[in-house]
Amino acid sequence: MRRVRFAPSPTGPLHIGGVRTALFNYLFAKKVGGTFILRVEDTDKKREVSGSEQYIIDALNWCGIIPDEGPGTKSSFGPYRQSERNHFYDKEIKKLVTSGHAYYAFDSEEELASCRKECEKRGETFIYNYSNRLSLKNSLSLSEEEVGKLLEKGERHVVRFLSPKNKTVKTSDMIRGESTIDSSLLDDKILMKADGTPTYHFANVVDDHSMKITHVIRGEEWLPSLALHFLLYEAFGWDKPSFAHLPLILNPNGKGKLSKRSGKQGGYPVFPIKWVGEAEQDGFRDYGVLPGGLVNYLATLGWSPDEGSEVLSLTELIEVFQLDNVVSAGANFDLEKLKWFNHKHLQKTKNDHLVEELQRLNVSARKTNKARLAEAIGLVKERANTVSELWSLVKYLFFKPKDYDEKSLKKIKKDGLDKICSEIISFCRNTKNPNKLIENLKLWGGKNGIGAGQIMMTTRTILVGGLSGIDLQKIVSFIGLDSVCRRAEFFTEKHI
RNA sequence: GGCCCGUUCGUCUAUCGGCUAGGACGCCAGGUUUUCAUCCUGGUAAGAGGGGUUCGAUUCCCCUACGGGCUACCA
Repeated sequence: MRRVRFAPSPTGPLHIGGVRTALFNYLFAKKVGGTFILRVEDTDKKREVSGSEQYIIDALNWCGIIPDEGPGTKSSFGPYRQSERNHFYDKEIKKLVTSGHAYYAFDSEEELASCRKECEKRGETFIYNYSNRLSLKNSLSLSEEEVGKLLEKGERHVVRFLSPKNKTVKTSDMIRGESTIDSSLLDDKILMKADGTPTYHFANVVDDHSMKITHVIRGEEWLPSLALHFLLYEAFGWDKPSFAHLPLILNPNGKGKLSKRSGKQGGYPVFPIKWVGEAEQDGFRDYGVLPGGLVNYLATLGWSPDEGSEVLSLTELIEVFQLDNVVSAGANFDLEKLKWFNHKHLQKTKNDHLVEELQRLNVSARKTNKARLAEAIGLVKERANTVSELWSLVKYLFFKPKDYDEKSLKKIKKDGLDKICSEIISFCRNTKNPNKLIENLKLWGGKNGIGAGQIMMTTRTILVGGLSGIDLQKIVSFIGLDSVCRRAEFFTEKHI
């Protein structure tokens, strides 16, 4: 049985790169009825931002990427927060020290910083490994007695991995294939920090093993440490899971990882939902994007279906997703394509649901009647890419135009304008059937030498405020004759 | 700087040695709509450069260039 995990760090809102990693894990697991696990990697309490864990859960929930196991679920694999798993790490690190794969190091951070500085001066990079570990302060360079004393004294220390020298590490990745790395290039990574908490590398391997993770699907940024992780599994004598390193989502210009900053410049969010923290951040939901649209778009970043349409629901994605089809190059984020996907998903979304979302997003929309709004949305939705756009598309069906588009005013002829207005008003006052207004207006125009085009453009400008929008008769039928009349009167006051 | 990964239309991608290099977004044009949009049809546009290997390379190998990632007692 496949078991995969998404393991974010609660250091702030989850960004869409993380969402995509979660998504690919989820799709890969669900395709064969496997288990998708959420594990919170909160080993660095200094960097933790409160509210992050809840945000991650809420964001995944909104996307429909629901973990089978995670914080809160009871199972023999838990707990699912690394900060609650210290007993595992304590136990496992002892094994590694005993077997000689890890050792105690007493160098202070200041000492190491100065080593780094010195190396930098010489144009070198400081690497804590075979080349210098015997000249540093650790259980390899010190006598057993000294080490014992220091440990007893409670001297601050870390536990480092003993990276082998001149060993060719063969790594393998489901997306990138095989690769070899010379272990001499590796450093003796810290496994346990001085505060007794594990680093990512150690906690990750221990947890993946104890949670029986079969496939590690994570971002490409972990590729450089894959060799270390392989070595760790080997040091423990554990079977390795399969690894897949996903390409990154890049800024639209391809320069760098997709960032909050570029989002700001391009006017789009990089988070799924709103982050209510110190610095509030809007999410794609606030931008008017539907979860189906976002998820669908994210899925096509680095992956494409074998055949058929690429417009797919989450359930359809599960069916056709194949991890081996994932590409290895980074993908530039493209707002336009996301909007297109969202447009497609918006068409399939029920009007009632769109009403809920629109009223959530737009204050004015909250003032409208739900049933009427749903009906109006049904009339305009095919024109919308986002939920937020829906309001400007539907607005004139509820409120008369405040002002009129200049270009449109210029385009409609002044000749006979007053006549058209008064005809509309009189028609509204003398008849009860709104469904005939446009037809009658055209007939009247024919008799009075006013072209149909002129009638339509003028009426549209009066009702909508410009030369755009849905079918005129539909507008009239929706807003009713009283409303038409008032709008014609208002227009007359302002422009005649 | 060192190490790792990558490089097909502007963008996302297909091609697993035979190519007139396919699709999607965008863009452009036409049609539908007496508006605008949707929708439909068509068009535009690509294999970073240089060496090999091969009868034949976008596809395999090497070099260069460019881009990205990592280089913390962060993840």
